[in-house]
Amino acid sequence: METITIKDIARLSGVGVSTVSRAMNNHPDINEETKAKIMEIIKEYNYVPNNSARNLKRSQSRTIAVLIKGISNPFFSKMITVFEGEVQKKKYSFILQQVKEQEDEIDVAIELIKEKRLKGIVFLGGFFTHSKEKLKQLNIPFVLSTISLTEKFEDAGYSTVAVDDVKESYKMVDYLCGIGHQKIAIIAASEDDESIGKLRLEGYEKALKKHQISWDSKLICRMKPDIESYSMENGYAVTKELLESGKEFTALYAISDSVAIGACKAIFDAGGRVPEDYCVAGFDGLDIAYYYQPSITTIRQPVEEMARESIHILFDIIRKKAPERNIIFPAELVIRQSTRKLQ
Amino acid sequence: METITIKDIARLSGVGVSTVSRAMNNHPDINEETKAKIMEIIKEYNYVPNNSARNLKRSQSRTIAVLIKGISNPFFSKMITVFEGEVQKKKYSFILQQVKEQEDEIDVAIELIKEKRLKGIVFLGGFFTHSKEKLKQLNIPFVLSTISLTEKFEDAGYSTVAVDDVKESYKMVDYLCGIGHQKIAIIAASEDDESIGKLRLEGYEKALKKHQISWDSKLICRMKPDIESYSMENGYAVTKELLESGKEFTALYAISDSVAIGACKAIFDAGGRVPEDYCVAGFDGLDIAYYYQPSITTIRQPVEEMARESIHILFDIIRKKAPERNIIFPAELVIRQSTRKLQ
DNA sequence: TTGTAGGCGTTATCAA
DNA sequence: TTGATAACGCCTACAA
Repeated sequence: METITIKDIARLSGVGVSTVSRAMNNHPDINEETKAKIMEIIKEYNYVPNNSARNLKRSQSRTIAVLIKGISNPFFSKMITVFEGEVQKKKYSFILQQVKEQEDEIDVAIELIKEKRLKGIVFLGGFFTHSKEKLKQLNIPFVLSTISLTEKFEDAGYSTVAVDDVKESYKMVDYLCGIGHQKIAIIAASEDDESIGKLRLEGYEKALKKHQISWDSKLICRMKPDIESYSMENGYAVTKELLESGKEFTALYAISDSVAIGACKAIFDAGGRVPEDYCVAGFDGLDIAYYYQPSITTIRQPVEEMARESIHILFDIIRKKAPERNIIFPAELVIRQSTRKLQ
Repeated sequence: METITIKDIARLSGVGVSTVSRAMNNHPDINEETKAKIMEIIKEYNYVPNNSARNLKRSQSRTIAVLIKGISNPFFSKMITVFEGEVQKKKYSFILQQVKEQEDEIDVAIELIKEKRLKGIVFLGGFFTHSKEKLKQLNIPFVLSTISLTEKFEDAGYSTVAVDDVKESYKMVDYLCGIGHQKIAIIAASEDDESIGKLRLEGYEKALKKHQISWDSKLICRMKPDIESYSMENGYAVTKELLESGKEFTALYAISDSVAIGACKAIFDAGGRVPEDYCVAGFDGLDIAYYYQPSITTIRQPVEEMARESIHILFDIIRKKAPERNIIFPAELVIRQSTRKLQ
């Protein structure tokens, strides 16, 4: 089956290619009858225009892309839906593009911009330690959403939407201390983490300091590098080891809800109870933290609002209504069954 | 900043465009020195070739796409990783393409095939009630993975990888009956479901029939159409209603693990215990079913193997090594804490 | 309202 | 080993 082109349709309809083009793209100055006839032929022959040719020719488009690193992270699920809806509301089309683990999101973005003539980009997830110069290559508006930035990047001339990981993490540990816990273990990211893992650990340290609890390196557990990071499995493995080490603790703070759930399972398997024997807390506010038994105390990030705001900022920049913005959303400490006051 | 093209690079390097093209695409007959020089210029000017132009010109490519309906379904997470790895092993490039809820996967596929000159496609998720004629428009090899098909589509000249939903569902309900349950409620899909929901319900009915348990329509609960289907939230709402109805039952079979978890939560909230007061079972074999407390009895689908096999079949077809195949994988009944023998 | 023709940025053929 | 040049399929002045 030969691939059919606009020329074929033109020939079959007995018109010129430009008329076919006009028919397809809803141009105003075209006779309704000829348009109808052409559309019929198109349908009959199942003609589908080639996007590469379109994109190549067009100098403009109305499309926004969201690039996600870690596309199956449940934290992003709801955000994706919001992005899609918000973009659609603006009558733009929406592309969701996965960035593979080993890929550089900026490189992917640059390619995509040229290929699809994008109007704007939202980056979701990942680390982001790119030079300003590299970011400049993206010469279209973009927003970093839910991406932790090393401090030096603050006010760097681009927009960001995030929570203050240090502060929110502090909030959680402060709460745990406040209800009497002194021996608080943390499941942090692996040593080489320069991202949220580091920031959340920093919040932990600050809170301990405030409560004058001395630092115990044996309570700082690191996710295992050979297991998927931030996974339930990792939380399970780390907690199992902690329990077997015999090190005493009354609360366990996992820097993500998934890890917290893995931790709970390890405790149950060892015959422990949550929160009676060990309190467990997470971070992120995933749905499952609510549905888990016991429900998990966590820091809930306002994901929907963050997604919505990301798109708003992006369109403000596109429409030159506003300059870059750096929005820090407040997150919420949600106290549930997995933690209790120490008697 | 003007967008820089291959012509600019040619001019800047003092060579012709074809030489630049050869340098970029690792063509054999090119002087190593000129190649090096060109590559340097490319780097210096951050030149990135336009994919649309490439795709337009190329008549071939080595790329495989996976089209997913419901990209944030946790059931697909592991499969995605496997797909990516397997495709890479074959030295092909891999594209993950989301299909939006209201989109037609075949239409998306047809566009993508033309745009990217795809070599093959895997369809993941969704319903699939397309006519043969429509499928014929995809004139490249493809595999339907984890897609439920209405029976009339069996042996229809295309490849599929799936489990036998009726049989596996039967297995679960047969097990529940076998350990003494007579009043087994089911949380099925909404009425209009023509997909796995229908098949799994069919398995339930068959098992009841075998055990000569009379059919009780009050125990057939349907997911709420106004809540995301197959979600924990939906399971929660349905179960809450069931409990409040006062209808007696000893076991609750949810046709997906997520729904089962929502169901458990509703039972807990009502002061019930699992499995002591109500046994709960799920379907799919998500990780969370193992990590949940109590761990959930489920039917585990061999997702990794299914993903791997999908790619193998696809490449066999591409390389003309084999004709279409329809593989039914066996799933496994995994008995865990959420179910118990009725005394 | 319609058709012709040029060009979007590449790759590939063919001479040189 | 290299460089012109003709496609690839579409859109869009511009002319009719």
